[in-house]
Amino acid sequence: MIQLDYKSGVPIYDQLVNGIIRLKMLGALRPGDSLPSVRSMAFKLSINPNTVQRAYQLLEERGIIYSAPGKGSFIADNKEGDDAIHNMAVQDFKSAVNDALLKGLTSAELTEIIKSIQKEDKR
Amino acid sequence: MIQLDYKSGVPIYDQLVNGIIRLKMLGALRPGDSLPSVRSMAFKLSINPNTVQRAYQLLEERGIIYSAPGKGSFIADNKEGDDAIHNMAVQDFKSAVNDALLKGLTSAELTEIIKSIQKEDKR
Amino acid sequence: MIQLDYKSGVPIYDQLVNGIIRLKMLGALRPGDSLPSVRSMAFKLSINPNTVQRAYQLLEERGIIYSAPGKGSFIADNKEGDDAIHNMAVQDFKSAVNDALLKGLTSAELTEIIKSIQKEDKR
Amino acid sequence: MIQLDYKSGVPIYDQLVNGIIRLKMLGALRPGDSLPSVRSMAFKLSINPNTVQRAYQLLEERGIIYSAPGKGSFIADNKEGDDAIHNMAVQDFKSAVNDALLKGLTSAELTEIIKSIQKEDKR
DNA sequence: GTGGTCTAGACCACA
DNA sequence: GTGGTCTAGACCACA
Repeated sequence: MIQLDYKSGVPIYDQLVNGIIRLKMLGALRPGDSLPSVRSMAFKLSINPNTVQRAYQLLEERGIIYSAPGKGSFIADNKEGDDAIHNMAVQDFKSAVNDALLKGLTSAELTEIIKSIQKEDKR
Repeated sequence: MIQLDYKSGVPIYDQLVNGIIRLKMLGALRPGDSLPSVRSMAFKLSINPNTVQRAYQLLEERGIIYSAPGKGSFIADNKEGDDAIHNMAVQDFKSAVNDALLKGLTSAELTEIIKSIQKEDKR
Repeated sequence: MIQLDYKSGVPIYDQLVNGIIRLKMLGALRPGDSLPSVRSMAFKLSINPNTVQRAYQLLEERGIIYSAPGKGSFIADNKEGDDAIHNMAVQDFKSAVNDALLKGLTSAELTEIIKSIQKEDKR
Repeated sequence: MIQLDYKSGVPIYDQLVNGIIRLKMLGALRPGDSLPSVRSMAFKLSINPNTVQRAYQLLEERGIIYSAPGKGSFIADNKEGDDAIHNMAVQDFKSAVNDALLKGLTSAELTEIIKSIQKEDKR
């Protein structure tokens, strides 16, 4: 369910973090669901366990999953996890907007771009 | 005029590239203007000439400046450089929008964020 | 497998870029194959790792290889890389033809030269 | 009559060499014609006299012009100069063909490219 | 003096 | 171990 792209330049652990967030957004992973263990996830994706470990750690720091030692890792309760994701996304998007404005794009252009992407997604 | 942040994780040569683009957008650097030489820029910013060289080379590849051995480096003529900057910025922003949508933000929210930033800038 | 010529005036990183392209054209390097690490390639060719790094980076920008920190560098999938090589080669050849015409060679002569070289290669 | 392009990356002295060759090919400079002195040529083109000196030196080495100390520089007799230009051009073109073949272009493609350029020129 | 290349070597993020 | 960044410093071509 999680596609990794080794060519993209995005660190694998980041891709894994985003992949799990995406699965949660899609409803494929629901609050309380258990995640595969670090080792089995590493095996499934053919990546290094250290890399999975790092992704889980980041997800836990951000309150999106929680780990019960000896039991495994689980998707956090709805509100806490969602807020964390939402806030991160808002922050990231704000800095993207700032970058774009600094490079001379206008708010109108940005709004236009959003609309155009929205249409593409509906196809 | 160019602030470097060593903690940010953003490569210094990238920060320099963005700084020069910003100065151009602000009109502080105009087409035909000469840039400080690689060495003097390095001295001003207390960084290594190689790092400046790399930034200048990236700017040249993107058509934003041009360099002539023995003469110096210069801001490129308007259209070519501006288009390059604009296209890069649009690409970057598009992928930011996609990221945000994947994390559950709605287009309406994104438009709202743009508006709020616009207001801040006017203060 | 890669011969460097220090007297030629052609930058070493460019020679390395061309050498790897040549090995790919010859089929000695195939899509998915891993390249020697930056360090080991540098050792083999008795050049500085930075120079290899630069060559690999250029190849990556052109879509001919891709690099993943912690994993290594790999020959890109066929189509993308081949197109990049082909387009570069066509551009280079076009400007060579223009230069030749400016210096008074006729198209007939140029075609003749191509034929003569073709015969040499068959020997 | 000679256009210099500072952005092209081609050394100015090379552009000057090519410019003079071109003027000769076009018949604007004929055997025996005198060239502007190093100083006046430098003034006309707003470039450094050293650069003109270097261009003249290269042209003389290749037998395209000759200098009479105290008198000035002159376009060489027809045959000698033309042969020199022709041979240089042939050499350059041969290596361009070799490069193209190494990068996988076929002789047929090269011949095709020549034809296409020929047509453009006739427009 | 100006840009461009290269070596030597340190240090960091990633897997 | 692997790629990526940066410093320090030398040397070259060019103007």
